[in-house]
Amino acid sequence: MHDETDTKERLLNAAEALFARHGCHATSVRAITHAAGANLAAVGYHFGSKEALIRAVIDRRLAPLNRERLARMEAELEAATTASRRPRVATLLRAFIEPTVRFRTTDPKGRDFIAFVARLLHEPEPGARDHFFARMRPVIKRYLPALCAALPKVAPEVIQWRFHFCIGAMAHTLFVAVAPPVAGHHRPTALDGDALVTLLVTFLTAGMKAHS
Amino acid sequence: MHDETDTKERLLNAAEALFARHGCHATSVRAITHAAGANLAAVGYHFGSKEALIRAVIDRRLAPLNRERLARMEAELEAATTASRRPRVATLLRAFIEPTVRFRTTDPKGRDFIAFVARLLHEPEPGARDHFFARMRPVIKRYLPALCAALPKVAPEVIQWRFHFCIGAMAHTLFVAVAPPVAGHHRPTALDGDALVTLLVTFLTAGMKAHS
DNA sequence: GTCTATAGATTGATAGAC
DNA sequence: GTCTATCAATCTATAGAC
Repeated sequence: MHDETDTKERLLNAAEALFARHGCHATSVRAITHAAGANLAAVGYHFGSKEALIRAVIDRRLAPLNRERLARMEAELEAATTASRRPRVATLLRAFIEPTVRFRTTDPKGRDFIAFVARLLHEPEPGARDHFFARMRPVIKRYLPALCAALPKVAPEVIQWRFHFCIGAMAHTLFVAVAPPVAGHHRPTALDGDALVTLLVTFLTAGMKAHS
Repeated sequence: MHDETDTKERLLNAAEALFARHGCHATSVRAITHAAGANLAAVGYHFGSKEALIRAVIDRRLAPLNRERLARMEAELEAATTASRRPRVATLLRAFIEPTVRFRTTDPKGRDFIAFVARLLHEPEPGARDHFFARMRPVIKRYLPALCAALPKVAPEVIQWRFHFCIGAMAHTLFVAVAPPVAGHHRPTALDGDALVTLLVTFLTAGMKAHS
């Protein structure tokens, strides 16, 4: 029952899987501790509350993800500067999207996190959602100027909205690609992660560049 | 307390508002009946169960919405046929998107429904989500061939994925535009419904047409 | 149709022994 | 750190009077 990993990490893993499959509201502390092979009181001891556990599940995956997003974005900005060109929209979008998808392919646990986040994005109650957006805000705040530099002919307010379109398309797509259990749903042909990213980047780049 | 409307409708209104604000899992039958000025047993009597009430909330708004979507799509197909041209991508997308947004502007209750549906889209548990997709399937099944006719140079499997991108972008955008309570979130300038639809249609049309 | 009352299960959190 | 035991609050659903 008990892995080599410590209880705290087993709780995070179990919570992530259950949140993805049933939502965080529908997942009880009892279910989490049982799946982790831990005692009912373990969540209270290690995290303080169920809410704090949810935040910990978010942070564990999101922090390295956003680090990679920013690093790749900065690399493109730097390459553009030294080559005296504008940053490329497609490269910026790929830098934002690809870490998530690759992460989904690499780590089997990644799938759970993606389904969880897609749901989190539209969580009506504050709490978990606000925490998620607080972690995303610094990334978005630095992506917007980069996109504006890449698209000097598109108004900044339009770019803001279009970036929202990108985030929505990405989240929904990853959710659909990751969570097959939609009974009889018309899911298109399965794709590997790379093909999916390319498909998304092509679509979103054309949208970002559209002249209104 | 009691409006002129009957109990059943008051329950639907109260449920819709509460589902939008707190999610359907986090909304208790007690909260619904209390908000509707009805008795705790009223949900059981009028709908049979909480699940059946959720389905009724979905159907009440979605049925007329999808009727309008299909009617406007068929009108474009017919206009294209009589003029011996291809259907226009932008017109098809607008026919899909505009009813929802206009509906949001017209009916103050529309806002609640949109927030509810955005959440429903990524609901991990079957039940409400499966019911929603069952209602959407006939619409999507008729939109895909129309889009293929409008885009003869894009492969049908690519069109399927791109239509997913459209749905994700639309759902997330409407949710963001409708649900302001994101603390400190970088929401772009407020827009009226028409401007938002145009912004979306421009973006998505360019994406649909992109040559891979 | 509306109401009270309650059954029966489940929830998050915690006190206190080990 | 882990465990048992339990509290107080909540939940959906329903039986039965009016």
